[in-house]
Amino acid sequence: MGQHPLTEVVIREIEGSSQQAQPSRLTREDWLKAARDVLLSKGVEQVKIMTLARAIGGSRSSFYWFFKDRQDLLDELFQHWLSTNTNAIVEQAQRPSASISQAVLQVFECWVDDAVFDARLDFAVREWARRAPEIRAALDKADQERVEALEAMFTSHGFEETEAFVRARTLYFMQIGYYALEVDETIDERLKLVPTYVFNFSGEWPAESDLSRFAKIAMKS
Amino acid sequence: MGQHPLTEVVIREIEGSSQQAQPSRLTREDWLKAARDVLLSKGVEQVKIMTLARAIGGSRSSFYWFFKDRQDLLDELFQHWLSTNTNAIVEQAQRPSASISQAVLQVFECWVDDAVFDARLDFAVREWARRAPEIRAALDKADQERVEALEAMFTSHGFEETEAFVRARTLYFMQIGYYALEVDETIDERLKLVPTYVFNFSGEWPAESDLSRFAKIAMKS
DNA sequence: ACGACTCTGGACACTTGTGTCCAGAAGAGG
DNA sequence: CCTCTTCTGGACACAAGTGTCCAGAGTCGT
Repeated sequence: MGQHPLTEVVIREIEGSSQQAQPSRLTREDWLKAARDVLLSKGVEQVKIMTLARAIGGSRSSFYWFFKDRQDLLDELFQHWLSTNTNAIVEQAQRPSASISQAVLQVFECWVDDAVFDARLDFAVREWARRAPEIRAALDKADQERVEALEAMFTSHGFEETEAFVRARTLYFMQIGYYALEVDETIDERLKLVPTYVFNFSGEWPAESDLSRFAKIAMKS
Repeated sequence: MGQHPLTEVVIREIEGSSQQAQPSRLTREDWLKAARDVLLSKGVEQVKIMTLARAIGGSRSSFYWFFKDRQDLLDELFQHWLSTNTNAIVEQAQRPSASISQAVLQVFECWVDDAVFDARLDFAVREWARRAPEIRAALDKADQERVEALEAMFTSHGFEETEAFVRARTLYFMQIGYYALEVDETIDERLKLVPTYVFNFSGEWPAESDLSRFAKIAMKS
């Protein structure tokens, strides 16, 4: 049951994603997209088949053609997060760096570039984890891996064990807190504070060249 | 409708809160307590009259005797948070201090003493705020007041404006992140890291006397 | 243009939750 | 012991959501 109409999906993507009026036939991807939107904006609890159907203008039975049940959809959303987000921070932390301030700036790239790391998705999954033990376990694992990678980053630049751990945590937890508060700042405001953040996290002021490279990446988003 | 049986409540509290078996008659306080429990552990969405009734072994109509409707209960939960949590951090930040490290340690007291600041409640309200604009507004106001108080704390110890703001934010956001991750540590583990945290946030190591006073407060919880 | 396969709409049965109504149980005061 | 007030249990009416079934509309290949 629930054959994957891959052909249809590809055709739709080639046609361009801007047109949405024609209510021809729904695809698995349509349902997933709608579900992702709701997950980000309202949380898992609000991912309801009836609501999604209303949103994309289809009927519920269409949903049951593509998915076994609601849990099936939720599983797919979870897999999406797993394959997208888990490794981004770890990879940024492991990139080679000439100085600790440069290394910290490289990690900062995750926070400003949604293509590298989708913080809103990460936060939605965090909320989800509160009521789903499987999610909880996967998230805990991801959190631990991320902090360990950051810790290794500080250690490799000569920081002592405890200090590296505390700095790694501060850097990571602070960022999670930033998203938890849903702070509303412009890119300009954020950029102005970046040097001071880098100084506080790394103990040294970032080089001009590193800063301007970072600003360029922040701007493109 | 919904007279407040204050007399009953007082009698119950005198009788001691340990006994729970006798399913005599419910009080407004019983419903509130059950609702608070669920709010902390499962989030607002799970605060359902039916579920609460099952939990405390009463019938739903009892609920409607004490409360107008579900919103009425939710309003009361919100008021509870408003009157409990909002001022704790601000007050700790404004306490007189001989040094910045001592000041930071005083703020840390909020994080270890649930009687001063209930972080789990704060976090539950944060989640609630995502779908309720009134809550959102009140929470934003609270967040801003807290960061401003911490900023003033750093400024009063000689930190320059931007630096004070960044340090205030780091201190506060890091703690929110800590709760968002629901880190599971023993008091001992946390105490071991405290000096390093203080050093990272304030730039100076805390005095032995301040540390031992802090440890005493942390232990009693 | 004719199957065959893919998908949709609508009906049905079920569950969980909200809120109302009211007869009557349980206590407190006289 | 009787009465008045406070509170409970159960019935009813809804609404929203989940999942199933199936006739039949659309579309594709030949």
